[in-house]
Amino acid sequence: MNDTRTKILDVAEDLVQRVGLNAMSYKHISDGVGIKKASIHHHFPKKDDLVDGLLDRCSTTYGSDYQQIVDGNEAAAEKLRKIASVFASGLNSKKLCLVGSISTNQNTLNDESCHILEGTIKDTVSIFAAIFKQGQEEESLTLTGTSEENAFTFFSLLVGAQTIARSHGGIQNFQKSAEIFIASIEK
Amino acid sequence: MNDTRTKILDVAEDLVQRVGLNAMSYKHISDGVGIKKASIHHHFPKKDDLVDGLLDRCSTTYGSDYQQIVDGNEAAAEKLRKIASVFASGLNSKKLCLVGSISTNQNTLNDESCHILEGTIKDTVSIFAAIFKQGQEEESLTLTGTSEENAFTFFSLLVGAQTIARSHGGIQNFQKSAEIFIASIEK
DNA sequence: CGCAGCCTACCTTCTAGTAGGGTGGAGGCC
DNA sequence: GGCCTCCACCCTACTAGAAGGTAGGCTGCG
Repeated sequence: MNDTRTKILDVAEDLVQRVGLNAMSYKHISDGVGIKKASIHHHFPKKDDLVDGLLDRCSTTYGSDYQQIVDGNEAAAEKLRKIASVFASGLNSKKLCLVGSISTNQNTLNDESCHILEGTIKDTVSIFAAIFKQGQEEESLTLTGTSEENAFTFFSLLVGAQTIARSHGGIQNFQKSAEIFIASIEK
Repeated sequence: MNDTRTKILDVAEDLVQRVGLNAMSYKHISDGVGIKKASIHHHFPKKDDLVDGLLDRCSTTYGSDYQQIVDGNEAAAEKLRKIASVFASGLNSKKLCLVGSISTNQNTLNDESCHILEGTIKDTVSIFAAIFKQGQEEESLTLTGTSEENAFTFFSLLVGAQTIARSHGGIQNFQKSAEIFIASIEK
């Protein structure tokens, strides 16, 4: 049964999103899950293993969430708004995007985790890029730069706005700034 | 003499920008400054005091740096590019904006620090907003939304792009994304 | 039987923070 | 000037607690 493993990842993910990677401890996780600290180590021997597990799962889960939006048949701008609303919902409980939160501590990661983080970001940007490409093809978006560059910009904006909005203006400011970007490229 | 105090803040700021608030310890600072840990506590009794000091200084220092750019007589877009290059230079040494880095750990801050962080962000957004206002008045920028909202968006983008670029594409990607935003509103 | 999964009990290292002592310069007082 | 007091500054030495991680034992299921 992967039940416990999943629950550990759930609690850990929540903690990372709220307080950040280095403020999350095995003790906190064990309290949240309801099993002892040593048992967490049974599933994830080192903290690095846990970080890797978090990033791996995030790639899969969010990747498919995003892909589902991409595969829909709305206009490109509408899809971007849907992506933004995924980030907005996290902000409701003062949570940041997992990748964004971990990225802040990038310099404290080991090489392997760093590499996985890099891959997760690359994948995310690629998925977002498909939306911008669609926008170009259906001529609903006016882009300066490539679709990849715009995807990077959009992702960055979402991560940054989430971070800043938590201290300034909350979800309203977040949504405004996403809308400003989308509106500026919408024909 | 404020010399030691200043040096402590310098080292602490560098550490926060590189590894984040919770990975920075008094031991690290004392190593960097060259005095003992207890002496750091003499200047900043609690870590919260240090965080407050960091944010206060950041408000003053960067505030006047930004204000100087605002007070120049270039076109609005050119000023935005100058602001972006300030953020880009930090990225050269893999450092994040202090406010952005601390914001990630907002939930671990005490009330006073939280309040100061909020003020620093508000000030920064206000300063940036003056540039967007100038752009509207001289009719060099086409904005959707208010100048304040655009300033928030711009700041968020810089913070986010710095975070993500560190793991994906580095300074080139950072600069591209700043340029994409600026170009999209430039007439 | 073997092993996954969980436990208690422990270790080491690092953390913020405190107690208290030495030193040296600034400023008041004769 | 000479003296004395005060305090900013830095030190050594310490504490308590939290961190990640390990050793080894119990239990129950395939």
